[in-house]
Amino acid sequence: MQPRAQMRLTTQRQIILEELGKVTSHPTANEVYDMVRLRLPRIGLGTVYRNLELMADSGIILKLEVGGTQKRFDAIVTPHYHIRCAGCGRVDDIDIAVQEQINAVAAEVCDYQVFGHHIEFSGLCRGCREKTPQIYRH
Amino acid sequence: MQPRAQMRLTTQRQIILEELGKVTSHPTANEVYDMVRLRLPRIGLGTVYRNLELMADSGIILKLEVGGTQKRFDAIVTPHYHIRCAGCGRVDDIDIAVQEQINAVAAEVCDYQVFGHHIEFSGLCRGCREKTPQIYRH
DNA sequence: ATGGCTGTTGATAACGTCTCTCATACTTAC
DNA sequence: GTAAGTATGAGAGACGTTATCAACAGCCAT
Repeated sequence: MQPRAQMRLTTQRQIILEELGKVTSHPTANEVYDMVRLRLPRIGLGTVYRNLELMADSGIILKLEVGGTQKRFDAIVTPHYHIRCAGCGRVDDIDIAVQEQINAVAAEVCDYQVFGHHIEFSGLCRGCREKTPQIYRH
Repeated sequence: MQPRAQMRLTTQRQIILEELGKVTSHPTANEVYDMVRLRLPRIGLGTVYRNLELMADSGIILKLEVGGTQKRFDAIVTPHYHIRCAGCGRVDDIDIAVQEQINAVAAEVCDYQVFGHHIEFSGLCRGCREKTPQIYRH
């Protein structure tokens, strides 16, 4: 995977980027697909996956590999933490200070070249709390 | 999902638990399946998944929903953090102090009932560093 | 010990997410 | 305009996981 000779800004890419930028949620690829399809009804799911992956690789967007079965994407690339609802799976930003220094601490206790870290909180969002009591898997 | 009337300690469950306890890695369901199959060749993959899930629900083991495509399991249930190799996907423990207090900090900045948090570092393990330079996806 | 109840298993099908393949279409450089 | 390179949409396929279901095993009351 060489640094891409040229990456064209196609209509599809532009609209995917625009739609992702519009929302503050952290949509899954399928949710992006649904949003984009309203403006580009003939776009293929593969195109959405392909381009989200490409943009994440080149740093234009952020790919969130949080728990749960699906990857999520974020137009905001500055480091920040997240919380995931154990009930419905939605992901929200947590606006607390990023602790850069713990990378160095971690590097001391393991034989890894440490790139970075991510904190994922888990909890129950308002919507899920208001539902009738249910069992939520942690 | 009622509190289980009774959960039998079957041979299968016992062996899954034993094998998981033997390793310090954080095996995927498939890896557990492979380990268990050496002693119980006729066990089904579904049984392994079913019981890992059940044991995780009842708190006997820990289910790690880290990045990557697969869930991983851990016989050690006391809270601790992890690092995942961006090259090969292996997961190791990071033995640094667990920061209980940040749950409260997080709870202040969002509308969630916060249960807990997990820190996942990412980096490159020794084995992957020693290989010839390659592109590693973050 | 027998029969019935219930939890459990193994085999397999089904599922959701994601990736690959490939013929066609579009861009760009010449 | 033509050739080379890049991107697309459609569909097939891979992968990890979950659901279904008939057969089985453990426990209890009789």
